[in-house]
Amino acid sequence: MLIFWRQGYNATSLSQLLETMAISRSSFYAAFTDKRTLYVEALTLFSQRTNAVLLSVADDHNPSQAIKNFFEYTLFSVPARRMRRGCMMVNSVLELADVDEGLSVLASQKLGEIEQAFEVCFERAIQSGAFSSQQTAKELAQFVMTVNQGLRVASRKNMSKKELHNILNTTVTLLGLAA
Amino acid sequence: MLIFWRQGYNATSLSQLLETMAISRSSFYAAFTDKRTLYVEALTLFSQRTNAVLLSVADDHNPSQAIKNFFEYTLFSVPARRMRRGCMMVNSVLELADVDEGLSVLASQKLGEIEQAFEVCFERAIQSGAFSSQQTAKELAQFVMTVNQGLRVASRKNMSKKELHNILNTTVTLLGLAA
DNA sequence: ACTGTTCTGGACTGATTGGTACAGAATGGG
DNA sequence: CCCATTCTGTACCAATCAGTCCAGAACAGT
Repeated sequence: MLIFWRQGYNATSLSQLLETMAISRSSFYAAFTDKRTLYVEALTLFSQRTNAVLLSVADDHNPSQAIKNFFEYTLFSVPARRMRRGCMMVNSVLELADVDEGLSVLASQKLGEIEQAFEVCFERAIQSGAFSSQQTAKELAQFVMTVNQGLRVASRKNMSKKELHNILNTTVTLLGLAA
Repeated sequence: MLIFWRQGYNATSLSQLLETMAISRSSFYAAFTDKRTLYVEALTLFSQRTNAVLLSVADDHNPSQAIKNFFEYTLFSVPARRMRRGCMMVNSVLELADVDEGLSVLASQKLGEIEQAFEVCFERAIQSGAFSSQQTAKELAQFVMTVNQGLRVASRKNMSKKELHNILNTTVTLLGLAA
């Protein structure tokens, strides 16, 4: 998963996979069927881990803290090396959109799960009266998702963690979420 | 440029380039040196065209209109086919970050030029008193740039133009830029 | 310890990769 | 019209790609 995450699908050769897995060719095909199949597995694992973080964070009825915590756990409190890998689903969507539609829509769907979680988060905050906005929960979720995707792009450039944090703060402030 | 833009660097083979250019191998190498060199040229062309739009739009002292127009010209008033290609610089950064550092930082730098233009735009609006914010011009520019990158990711999924526009409207509203 | 099964290393495949070499065609100046 | 230069189509190159195959090693149950 790590090597696919870093280099993407096409730039990762089978030889590299075998070397880092420390197994031989036949074992690879016996265990994982295919390079593409393994990629799907890796992407799914990545998605599951992200969803786990999301779940642990969405309990907070305060959407400000939930969103902040999501980025804290998946972006800021993470080693710089990992931060610079960005998000494997975002990476996949961009690399494979016109190359392998199946993989691309799979990644899109998994990103959709995150957006869904954001939406639920806003919905509950609005219904409980803890937060109000002229935008709907769905619109707010789409907006936060866009910022999320933008931050994942930014983290693959050489932007510092401090600047990224600053952008998140700006976002939270503009949303009127500042706790 | 189009084929690199759509498929990225690694997924585009020389054969595809030759076919779409309708020239033969030797002519290709005589004219463009290299696959990689051609990619740099294509990326530069893309950047120049984007900067041209940016220049034509930044004259507007109203940052709301300038930003809206930038997205209007580069995202919304454009054929769906092109919209779904996203931004070649964003695509390059994500695909090549851990594969070809040279190309990746080149793309990052060119994205930086856009951010710079946004910053100038906010600076002038703040100094002229047309706009005020608790954020600095640089912070605002970084934020808009993040939304920009996020929208380019969103446009490579199957998100409709209408939804993208909605996200931009949310952004403009939250920025307090609604003219 | 023997045997039937599972697993694995490494040789091999055909296809495709980016890039080179060279002969012959097109071109332009005198 | 001729010759020197430039250009281009094609054959070719080594390297690498993803994927297959099979003999022998490791392993299990009895």
